[in-house]
Amino acid sequence: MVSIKDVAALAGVSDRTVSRVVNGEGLIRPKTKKKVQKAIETLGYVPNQAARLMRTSRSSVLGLITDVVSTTPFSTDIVRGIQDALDDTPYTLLTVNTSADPAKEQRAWKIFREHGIGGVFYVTMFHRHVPRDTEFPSTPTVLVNCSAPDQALPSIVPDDYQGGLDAVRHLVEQGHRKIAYVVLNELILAADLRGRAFFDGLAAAGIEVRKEWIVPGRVGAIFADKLVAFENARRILDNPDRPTAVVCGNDEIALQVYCAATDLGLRVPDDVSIIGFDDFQVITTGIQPPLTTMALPYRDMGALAVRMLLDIIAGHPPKKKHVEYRCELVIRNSVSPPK
Amino acid sequence: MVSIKDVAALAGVSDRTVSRVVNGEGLIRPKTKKKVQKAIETLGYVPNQAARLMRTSRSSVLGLITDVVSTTPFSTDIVRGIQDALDDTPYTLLTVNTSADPAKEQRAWKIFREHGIGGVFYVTMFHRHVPRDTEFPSTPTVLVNCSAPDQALPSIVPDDYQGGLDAVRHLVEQGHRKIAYVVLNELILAADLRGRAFFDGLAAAGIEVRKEWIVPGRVGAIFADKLVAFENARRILDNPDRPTAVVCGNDEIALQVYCAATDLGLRVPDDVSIIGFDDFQVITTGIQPPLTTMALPYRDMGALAVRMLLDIIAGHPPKKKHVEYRCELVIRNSVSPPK
DNA sequence: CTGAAAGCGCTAACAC
DNA sequence: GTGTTAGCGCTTTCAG
Repeated sequence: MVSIKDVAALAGVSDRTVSRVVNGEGLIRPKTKKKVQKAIETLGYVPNQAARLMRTSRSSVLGLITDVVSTTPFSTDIVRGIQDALDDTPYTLLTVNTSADPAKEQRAWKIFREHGIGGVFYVTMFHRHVPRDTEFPSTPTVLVNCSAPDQALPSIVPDDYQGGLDAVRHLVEQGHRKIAYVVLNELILAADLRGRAFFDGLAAAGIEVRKEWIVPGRVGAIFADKLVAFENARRILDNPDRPTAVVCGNDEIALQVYCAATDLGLRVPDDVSIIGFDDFQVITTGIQPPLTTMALPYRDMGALAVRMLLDIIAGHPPKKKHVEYRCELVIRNSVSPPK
Repeated sequence: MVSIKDVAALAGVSDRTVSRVVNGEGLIRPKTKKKVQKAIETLGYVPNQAARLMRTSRSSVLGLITDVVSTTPFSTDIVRGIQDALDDTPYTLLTVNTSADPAKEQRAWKIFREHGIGGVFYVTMFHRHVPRDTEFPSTPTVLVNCSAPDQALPSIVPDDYQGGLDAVRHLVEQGHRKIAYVVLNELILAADLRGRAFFDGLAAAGIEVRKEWIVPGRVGAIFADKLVAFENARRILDNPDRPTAVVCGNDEIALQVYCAATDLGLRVPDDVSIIGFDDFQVITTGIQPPLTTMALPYRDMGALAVRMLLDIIAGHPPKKKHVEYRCELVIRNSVSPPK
């Protein structure tokens, strides 16, 4: 390994001076600087982060804890947002997947301590509350897509309620009054928020809720649940008195509702309008007609998480500890006025 | 930071002894060991990896370079395979995304050198050859989903040819002789391999190729290409003399072919059989009927990559430098004999 | 503006 | 079985 000393020897200066050049510290005569830079180049020197960390105990590495997010297709955009934002910084990511297993999560935190990590992004696949008994070490941490009890830790989540409300409003504005809802796994916080928005949205429009048109799209324990949207949607739609529009818990469910409609010979959006949630592109731009959906602001959430964490590390805790990020409607072709 | 010395002081032994206990080295009297372990516990000591690395220059961190794989939904299972296999080892992953940008790739390698990383997984989203001029440092490296010129580096790829062949065979066995092919972006190696298999598979069955039934599903530069499978598939299928089965370049394309079929009022699989490629679950188990597809062995490839890299680091270079991993057909309900 | 000395936490090498 | 000494590459502190 070529060290700062080798560079110093070649440049004919002391090692301290090389260190100054590398870190852009203090005032250095341009000539000296050039000499050093040349030596660095010819030797192919790169600083040793381990040594630097040992001396300064300021790490250039941040930790990324995910339950399953980075190995699951849905919320990868959060990670992408974090990664992209980190590109403009000197930080790198040490990533650990826990599969939502508390033991692995413990290990993750231990690994982070061993590496003297500067801060941690704690990202979950589903918008949810973190269990009360979860222990967070004192390392600067930002929660993404989840929040801590009493908001003890800074957190960034999507505004699922607003998103749900705007989705319903969009349908109402198009003239729909017969609206069904195929629900996300009800154990998920997002389902709760979007569900309340659905009821409130209908109420605000003076539309009565048809209970038989509210059906589950996914049932069972989280991470082990089953898609049942197809059968349930098919049952609702296979009836002369059927909804003219369906709100879907997410795009995956929307795909099944879409299949149920076409299976019955119904056309989207002429016979049924469908609106999704997430803007999971493989589905939304993959099916025909492309799906109108409520986009989750994952990339922006990731980018904000980076800004927040770096601020905290720099000693500037955010004024707003809990941020709810707005969801934007993406209008494509799966919604039209009812006939 | 609590160090080995603090532990030593509390346990009333020398720091070297603590080190031995921590690393399970040499013979130590059970009593001493217990004392040390207790001190470790009460102080909450964790070893400082930076210090360890400095001393031994053996890192507990491996690097993961991806083009877009970990921020894109398709090949995340490779990363999942790697992560899961790493769970049983003392290694952690430092991840860098390059967006297939050579400048970022350079930076990634520099970062890895700075951290004295032990080895690198170089993972690409599409099965492809790495450009001739790509520079790989001397760090132990395993390529996954891609291969180097002259196989200069160990690599693990899926056997797309075998997969393509088996897909066609499956259709032929079901009695199909009128088979169309909606092609993956032809710039991708996988498209080439699967395409050759398609031709060879038909030839082996004595079926003549209908050129007009071979159409692109994606066109344009990689990472900026456009899905055109829907229109193209629709054109082929909207004809009394139409194929009874369609081989799809991947599952995304299969989804579009499926939409094209239902758009024309055709039923899958009664009127058209569809076979996909990848086993991208959101699609394959999301649509109705669930999609028969050729699964890409991503998780296994990831797991094998871990074994290979650890072997190389341990000084046991693999006998087989280039591994082609078998693709397995996953039979669901989108294929049936032609009417 | 530049250099010298010290020490971060750990383990290799050697002693006892 | 256990302890001592030294040094990995860097930056902090202090001197010049």
